[in-house]
Amino acid sequence: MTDSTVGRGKRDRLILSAAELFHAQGVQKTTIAQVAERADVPAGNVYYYFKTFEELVDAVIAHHLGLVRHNLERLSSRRSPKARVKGLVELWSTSADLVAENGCPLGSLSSELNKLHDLETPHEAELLSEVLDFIERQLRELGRRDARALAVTTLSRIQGAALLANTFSDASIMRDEVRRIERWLDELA
Amino acid sequence: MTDSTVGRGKRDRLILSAAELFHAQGVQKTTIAQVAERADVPAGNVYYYFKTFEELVDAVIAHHLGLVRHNLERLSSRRSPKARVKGLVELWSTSADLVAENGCPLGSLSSELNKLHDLETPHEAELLSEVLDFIERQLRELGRRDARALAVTTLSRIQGAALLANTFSDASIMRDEVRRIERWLDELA
DNA sequence: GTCTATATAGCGATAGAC
DNA sequence: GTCTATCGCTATATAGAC
Repeated sequence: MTDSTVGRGKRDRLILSAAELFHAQGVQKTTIAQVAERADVPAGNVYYYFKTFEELVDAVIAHHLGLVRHNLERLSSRRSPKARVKGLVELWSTSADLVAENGCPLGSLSSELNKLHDLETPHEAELLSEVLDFIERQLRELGRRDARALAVTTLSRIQGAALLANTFSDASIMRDEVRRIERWLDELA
Repeated sequence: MTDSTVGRGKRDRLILSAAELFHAQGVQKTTIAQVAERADVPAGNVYYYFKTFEELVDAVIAHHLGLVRHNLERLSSRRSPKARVKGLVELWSTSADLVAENGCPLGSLSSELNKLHDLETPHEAELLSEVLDFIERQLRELGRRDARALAVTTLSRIQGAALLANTFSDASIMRDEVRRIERWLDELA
């Protein structure tokens, strides 16, 4: 059992362990046995909490969605729309080392799940959707008519930089791109 | 056997089939049997050409690297650096439908392989590295001192937009972002 | 060189004792 | 509610006939 999984219910420990393993080594490489071991739960017992492996994946997505919404709500207390977007993108620079090692938790999960099921609009799309809509709202509040386009560009830069930082194992790629986005925001009308 | 795999040596057919399957459903979901069937080669026979599955993956990476280099060389005949970068990014808008369906072939492959092995600088990193260096050279030729930073931003926008287009199954996200990059290039000093 | 048959191992999932 | 034992399947990889 890892430090991050002590003192919770078994179900929560399983979800947290799965989320960590999915981020570190991918969904497909992760087995029920690994999740159970990390959560200090007997292997067969996992099926009491999750009928199938897919149900566990869904629970991890819901877990991430909760984190995302919590972060966005915290940011909403900031005074200006610019400060809210800055606070958002800074989440990726403060976790740049982790991003360089394992990719963006949202982006790499979406990328992998996109290939797993053939759904038109999969459940995990909401993760990036929430973030994208948040950025759009802030830019619209700034009076930008092209808020959606600018939001797409901004999130693309974040997600693309995360991919490059991960591929080249170089956290400074992530940090530098965030800095450039913030400079661009400063100069925005 | 698919149309794209007729009239080649078996080894080449296997590599091409594997590349298509990796793009469509990911590396991990793809089995030797699937690759063999698509290439019209008996399943067990694959091991005559590739001792392990990993060796097949390496061959697919080398195949993509060949395609990338071929594309970049073709672009080099264009007169101006701006035209060369434009021609490059247009590769993603002309294949926007495929990108929306399966992601960027380079990006999604890198993303997945980043999680599979723990290598510091993996073989597949060269795919994005070649593209990044190409963009940087063009921007430097334009006299930009910040050519590397601008190249990272440009490739990030491409790769991030590909992820969003794939996640939301919306090819216009990819096409629109390419258009915005081209407009940005036009306004560049 | 080509192909079939199969060894071996690890997976998700289940049955049922406690 | 909790846990063990195990089923059934599918994967990579190999051995060896042709």
